[in-house]
Amino acid sequence: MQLSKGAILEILNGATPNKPVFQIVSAKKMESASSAERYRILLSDSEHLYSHVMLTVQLNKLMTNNDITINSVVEVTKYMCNQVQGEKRILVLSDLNVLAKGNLKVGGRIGNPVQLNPAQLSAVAAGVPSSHSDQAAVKQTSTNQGGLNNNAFKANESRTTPSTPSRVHEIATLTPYQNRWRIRARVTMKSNIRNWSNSRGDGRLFNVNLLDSSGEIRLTGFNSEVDKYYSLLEVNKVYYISKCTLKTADKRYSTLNCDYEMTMTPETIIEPCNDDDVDLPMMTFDFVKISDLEKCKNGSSADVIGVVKVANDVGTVIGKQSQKEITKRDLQIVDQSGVAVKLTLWGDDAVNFNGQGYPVVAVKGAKVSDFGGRSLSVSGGSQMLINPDLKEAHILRGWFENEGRDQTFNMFQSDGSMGSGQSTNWKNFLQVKTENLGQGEKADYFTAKATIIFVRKENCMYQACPTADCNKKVVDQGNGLYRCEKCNREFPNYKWRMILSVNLADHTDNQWVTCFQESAESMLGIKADELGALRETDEVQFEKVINDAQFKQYVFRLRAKVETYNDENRLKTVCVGATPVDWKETGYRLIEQLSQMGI
DNA sequence: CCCCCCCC
Repeated sequence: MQLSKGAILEILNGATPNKPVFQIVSAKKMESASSAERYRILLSDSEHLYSHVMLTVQLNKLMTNNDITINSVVEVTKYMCNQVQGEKRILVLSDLNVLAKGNLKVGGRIGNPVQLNPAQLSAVAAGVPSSHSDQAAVKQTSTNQGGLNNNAFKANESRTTPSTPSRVHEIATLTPYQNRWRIRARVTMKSNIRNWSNSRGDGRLFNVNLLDSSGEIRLTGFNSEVDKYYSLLEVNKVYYISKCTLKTADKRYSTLNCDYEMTMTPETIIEPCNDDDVDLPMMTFDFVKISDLEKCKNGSSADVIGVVKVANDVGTVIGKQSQKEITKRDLQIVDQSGVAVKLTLWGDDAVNFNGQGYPVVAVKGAKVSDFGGRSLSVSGGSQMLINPDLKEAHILRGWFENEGRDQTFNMFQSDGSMGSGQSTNWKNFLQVKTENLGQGEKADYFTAKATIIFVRKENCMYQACPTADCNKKVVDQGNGLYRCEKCNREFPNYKWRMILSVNLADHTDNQWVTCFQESAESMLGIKADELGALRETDEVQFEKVINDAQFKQYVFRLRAKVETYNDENRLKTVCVGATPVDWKETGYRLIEQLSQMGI
């Protein structure tokens, strides 16, 4: 009996030969956490043996009835090749005819097949499965799909729940005009629960991304559906889903390649699919080495995996537009490329993160920013996996335990917040001008070692509202009370606030810089309240403090932004921090600069 | 029905 010699390699490389004939050299029941049994096959086409072969559960009866035995010859009428997690290609057999029962003894195995060498596989587009259905079978089973449906598995759907369509639809075929459908899909992203509040009302919501072999779609649940389905839906698991409403996706917010998106309703049915999950594509990653992040554009997304070398504590920042307090946590992740990068987590991701034991984090769709060279953020649309069961994660773990743990890394991002003490984005004042810092939409931050050459003592402090977080200037009512217009209150006291104008110089140029409270206090070496009292009581001492600050050097963290004032553009530079010069680190930086000049 | 995705 002839097998379809060479057909395994053809199929793995994307071809779809019709009704190939194979020999089942062996079969074994897989140990699986899920309840369903699955059979794994060692398949031969007389030239090659291939072991990443499965039967769909619908064909299990062929095994349990002994219709297939060792060395049976079969004609496969439906099959699909899935590329999962990088290189591995799984061939799933979903329908076949047994041509000959196996013979364990004489001439059992046909030909002299050898293990297929993975190097013979061509690079098939990741995550795009090739499928094949026997044409006759498609005709028998196609219904209202207009012949577009080429999914090898659609006809095999048998386990149904009452009142739902028995067939499984493909995500790509869903439209708002047809609501009798049911999909089977894998969750590839699950957001946190988010609260919203606007003029139309308020509530809670979450979204998941759903993937099948035809495409991907976003599904959103509100309020009662959050309670009903948030914990049921888990990343990487497969569900049967029906009775959601569809609407046109707003492309401004959608990164998925889908025209529609779905919303849960009280009628929505979501059921876990515990079996048959290998014939759906897995979450696919296209990991970018950390050192290659510099090739990624600001604002783009990238899949990244790394070991968490440093996990900072949770902190809060005030959103620039929203003015709301936001929780964040900065991590520093490293990989074999020898480069470290900052990864910022927000909200619940930040609060719940446990950095003990140098976990591996994989982020699908991390947002890339050019801050400090490059930095990363896990935001909406990103999915973070901690210690995922991925080949890349295990390799990283091994590397880290053996050598990475003690290695030193080049930093993409280090402004002191990572405890490294060194800063990036060093500029001298000439570079600030020639490189047009602060000319863009957003302010530019840079670090400069400079000398204070003049401190303007006039108007360097004012009497401010004593309320915490209100720094509004108060009006002296002359009756011992001070009025804050912002708080609409009068107080018997005030606090001193500083706005200090200083002229900074390095060997290239000078720059006027505004220093507020904390940075002014640190470069004058005195608290604002003390200085305010001095100004009232001891003019000479006050001037001495100002004069003593001159001709001292600091490392300044500066924010530059061009502002228009009286139709004139000027670079407004604000000091956001002044720290003493670390001379050892300065020396290393100079050596680095010399070596870049080839000296 | 959200659509913010942040900070240095």
